[in-house]
Amino acid sequence: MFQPVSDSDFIPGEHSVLKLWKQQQTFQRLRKKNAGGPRWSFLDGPITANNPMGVHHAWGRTYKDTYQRFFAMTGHELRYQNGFDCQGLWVEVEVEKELGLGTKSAVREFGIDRFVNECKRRVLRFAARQTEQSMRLGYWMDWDDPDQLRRLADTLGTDEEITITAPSGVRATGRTHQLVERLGCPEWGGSYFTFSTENNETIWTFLKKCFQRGKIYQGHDVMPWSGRGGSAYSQMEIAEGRRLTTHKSVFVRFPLKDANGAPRRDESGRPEYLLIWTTTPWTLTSNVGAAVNPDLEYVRIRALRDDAVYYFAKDNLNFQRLATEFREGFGRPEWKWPSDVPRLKTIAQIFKEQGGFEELGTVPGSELVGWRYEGPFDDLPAQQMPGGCPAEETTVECSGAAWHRVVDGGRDSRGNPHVVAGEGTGIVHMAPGCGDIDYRIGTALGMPVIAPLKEDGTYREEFGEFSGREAISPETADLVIDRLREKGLLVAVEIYPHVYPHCWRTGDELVFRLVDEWFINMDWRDEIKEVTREIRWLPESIDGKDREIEWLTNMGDWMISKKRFWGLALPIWVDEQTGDFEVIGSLAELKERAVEGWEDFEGHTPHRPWIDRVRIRSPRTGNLMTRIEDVGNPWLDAGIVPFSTMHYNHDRQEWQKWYPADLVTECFPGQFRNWFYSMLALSTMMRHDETDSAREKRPFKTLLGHRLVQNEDGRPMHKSDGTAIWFEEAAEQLGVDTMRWMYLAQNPATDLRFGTRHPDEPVTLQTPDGPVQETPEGVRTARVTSGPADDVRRRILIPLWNCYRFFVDYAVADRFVPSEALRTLAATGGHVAGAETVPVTDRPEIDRWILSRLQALTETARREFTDFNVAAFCTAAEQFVDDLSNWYIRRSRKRFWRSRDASDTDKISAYETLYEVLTTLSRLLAPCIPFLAERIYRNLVLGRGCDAESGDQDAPDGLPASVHLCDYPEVRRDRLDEDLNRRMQAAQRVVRLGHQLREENGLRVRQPLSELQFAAADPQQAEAVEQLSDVIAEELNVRRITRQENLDDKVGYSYKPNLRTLGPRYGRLLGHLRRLLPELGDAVLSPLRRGDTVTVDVEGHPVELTPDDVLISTQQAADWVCADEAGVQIAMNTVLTDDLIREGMSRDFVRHVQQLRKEAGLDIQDRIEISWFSDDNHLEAMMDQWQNYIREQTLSDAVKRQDRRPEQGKTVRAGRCEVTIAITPLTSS
RNA sequence: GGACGUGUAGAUCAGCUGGUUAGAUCGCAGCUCUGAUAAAGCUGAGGUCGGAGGUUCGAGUCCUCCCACGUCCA
Repeated sequence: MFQPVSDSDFIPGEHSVLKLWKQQQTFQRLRKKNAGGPRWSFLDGPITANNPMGVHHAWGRTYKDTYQRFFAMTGHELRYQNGFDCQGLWVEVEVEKELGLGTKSAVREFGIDRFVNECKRRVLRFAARQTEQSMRLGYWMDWDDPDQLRRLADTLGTDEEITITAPSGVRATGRTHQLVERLGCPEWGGSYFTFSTENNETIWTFLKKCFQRGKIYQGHDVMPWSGRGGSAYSQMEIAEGRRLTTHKSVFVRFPLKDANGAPRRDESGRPEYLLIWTTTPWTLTSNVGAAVNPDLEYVRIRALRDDAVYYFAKDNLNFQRLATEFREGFGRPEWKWPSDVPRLKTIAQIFKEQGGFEELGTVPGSELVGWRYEGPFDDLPAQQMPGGCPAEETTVECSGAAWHRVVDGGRDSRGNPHVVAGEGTGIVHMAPGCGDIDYRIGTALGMPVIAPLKEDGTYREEFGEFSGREAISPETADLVIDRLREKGLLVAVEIYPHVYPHCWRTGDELVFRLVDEWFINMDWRDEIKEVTREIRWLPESIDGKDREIEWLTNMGDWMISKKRFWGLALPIWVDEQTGDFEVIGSLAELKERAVEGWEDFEGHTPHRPWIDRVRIRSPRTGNLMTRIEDVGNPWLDAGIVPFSTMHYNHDRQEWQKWYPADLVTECFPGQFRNWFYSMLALSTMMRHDETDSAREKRPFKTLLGHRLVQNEDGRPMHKSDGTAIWFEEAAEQLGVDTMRWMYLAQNPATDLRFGTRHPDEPVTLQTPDGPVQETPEGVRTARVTSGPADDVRRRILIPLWNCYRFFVDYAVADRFVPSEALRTLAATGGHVAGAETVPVTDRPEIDRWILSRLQALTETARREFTDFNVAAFCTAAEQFVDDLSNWYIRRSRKRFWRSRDASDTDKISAYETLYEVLTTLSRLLAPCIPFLAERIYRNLVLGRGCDAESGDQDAPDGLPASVHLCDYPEVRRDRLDEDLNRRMQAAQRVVRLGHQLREENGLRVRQPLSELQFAAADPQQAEAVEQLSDVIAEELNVRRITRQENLDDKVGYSYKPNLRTLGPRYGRLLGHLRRLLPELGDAVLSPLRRGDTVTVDVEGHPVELTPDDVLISTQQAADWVCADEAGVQIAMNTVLTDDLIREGMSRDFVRHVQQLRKEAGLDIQDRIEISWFSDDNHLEAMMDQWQNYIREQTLSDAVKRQDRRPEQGKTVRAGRCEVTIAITPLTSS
């Protein structure tokens, strides 16, 4: 009944299984089978639908699939909803690249509506692509048809009406954008898309709740900004764009003023100046203050050239600026000092070159504080505006020009002063509108803020001749320098190299710019912490809960706005007159409130630009209110999914059935402040008015994190240098079952060293859809190698396959056909009457042992799966397969060989045992390696392969057509025999010890030995060894095994103190005890072996020794070799009689003949004739005695002695004798 | 700069509340075994346990300082 089994062909096998599943609708059948069962709620973290998947995405997806499959096999109803993350800057960046749009104004010219549609298109296309890749992984989800997603992408933005069939089978017709916004809705099924109206609207619900609690506010901040990109940048984005560059830095003097506003002069009537230094001359236009460190000493010098007096930090006078960098560069190999930049001068040098100077004395910095000065550009309108520029309603009424004074720079949060001596002059020019620290200090000290730049990075109109100029342009710096020179304020200009942030997209220098952003006040963080504590964070070793709590403790308010185009439309409407704002909680509310633009918006998704047209009226002032242009932070999109995807807003009962999720699993680095955080924050707020219980607020019960996928050297894989492995490259070269096992067996707390991509070695991939030489994105497919993958195949997949193949080979040859009852048992695991021909209790011990081990494995599987620790199950499964292959089958092999027609119970017992083990194993492993498990199951239980023809037929006898439609194995307590497991372990231990002894004493295993004696302190151990003595005797090739009370006549004993027990009692006598005990030896200490106590004298102190206090080991006596482990001692007799030697020779002889048979390519049942030649009469004697044995073992009809050395013969050694052997196959006519 | 973590064989990692000769796996060398197996078994080489102090009869383990690396925060 079984299909013959050939080579494993893992990868083509996977392709067949995929086709089979599709054809048989296996997944749909599974869902139907489990409908109405207990629920298991999994929540998928959305994958960014912006690029194809790499192998790093497959780790988490393997967990997701594996746990879902386990819970499906245990009868649970699941949601199976995959998620795509759709909105945000990352998509915009790629679309801008595709369209060649470099700036925000270019996007506006292109049309925001067209641009947004392009973003949606890109998302749909990559969602289709990732869907296909996920299916190849064997990931069972409620997938949308990828071709249909692509069709939606193609027709988006047209007015064409199209019809789609949703995964649920529902058909829908409409214009594409109206269909797209409903993807993933409950009637349709399929993946959720965060750009769906449901998702966006549920975020509105959240923001409304925040607003009602007064947590939404508009704030300002000075942020790194890219003029061309038109966007503020996060710290992470800045870190990526750091580069070594040069700027024209300037030394400038600020004239000091006296109390009356007149130029301040010293006692000799000389004008006095602050000496200032900056690398960003454009910011001088916006100077408001000058900061000093009150604890520093400041020097006064007189320049001889113009008799002017300067103040700056004393330490800076002769400070060698950037001396280290000049020698060693800027911290990276590629950041060397630029060759065209001269070494920097000291300030003293600069003044010397300009005619010399003299030192007049010093003053403490504290004395400078409060002095007033004249700014370099006080003539600009911006400097004249009361309260700063642009006009804002602030408490400050003073203008920049009027404010100029020296301030205390203060200290940062850890107590270090902001102003230090060194690089500059110890007096820092402060422009609160141009720097983040300046802003913080400035606002704290009540400075007006002068913010010079518009969104595009050019000066505003209040900046006179600078208006419209780009801040980062070198011409701007030159203009500033020219004007300073004309005003007599310029002291020196130099080229200054330093590492400066650049835009990671455009490469432009970043500037700091004052921006309006929208924030959520996170002062309710303690509520989130409470929720966090109610969640189980795995793996425990990484202390995820503590990390999350730490982040929650330190995080600032949440900036939720971004000045971009594609994303959540923040539902904030602002009163154009008063600046009041309001948050709208739903589209229905908006419709009700709309006074303008609803008609334009209706029928579109709530995205820019359409939503921007809708205006409402302020109930308080009656003024029109307009939506802010900002889009939302994409982590809002992902954080709302515990609500939006479970129909919180539309079917609260349904939502309650699935909330909270039982499991969430993602790659954890970074997510503590991203997805995990956003889910926790959003859920806490969403639930705050519904429950007081932190437990009821939690969005998920358990979080399983895992680390990163790296290359084989432990380095990150990069797309840019060709080391990132595309999913299909790995899938079609390593095999998906292999990859899955790699992921599942890996400790989630450590990085996975996956493999190596060789970008220079192109390969053609054999995919299910035919050969492929490049990815759909046009990347040439390259060879991937992986030691870990080879390891997985070697460790489990190949041994498993070989066990399976061994069984089928013999079962086919032997015409073993499992009864229907036995097959039912194999598929269901339940008790089926009459299933077994040989009752398990009547089977040999080794059969009962492997069945018992199988129960232990099942127990482990169920325990570890429900504990989300699949790696522990993988380890146990590998151990089991090893036991199966290298102990059970190896030990039982001969039982399968016995003559064809004999129907002895022992053989049937072996077949039935191995059959049950393999079929159960296929069900146990099905969640992990779904393809291989399916192939084994289908053949063993249904007698079907997985190719197309087999797929046509439904399963016979009502048995499940797929292993994935079976129930997960239950532990059969009646077969679990812990005692037997331990006994076999003891036997295995004795065998190992025996092998060790043979190795150590040069006694090859083929040489039989006369006797092995053993003794064990524990009678149970001794019994175990005794019961399995047949097995042991055969494994170790000894004729007789005898149990002894002790081995005193064969072995000597040595004694050592047990420091663990004696240490606490005798402390410093220990050193003496260690020397004394071996010396005392058996003569004094032998009572300990009988369990008695011995008292000895150590340095005059009586020391009482119990058996626990002493460790006893064995030493060997003549003619016997001994070893011991874990309380069992064995001794093997090494005396070789002629009889034993001859037997050993016969074994050697057989072995050599077998090798010749193998080399000749003979089949197992082919018969032969043996010719041999030897001039050694020992050999002749052996041949006389053992001829029958040799003939039997080697299937020889004749064994002929030759007088001369046969021509074709092979000369080998049998024992000490030389013999030449030749074999001739006999034709079986 | 702070917090946390890591540092043990060529590689990857165990090593629990301090205890005897510091282990496992892979790799390497040798031997053994083998008619399902691409295996398996045994033995061996390979370690100043990041460094320096300290506590203790005894430190890979506990304490202090230092060094290197990583992550997060500033």
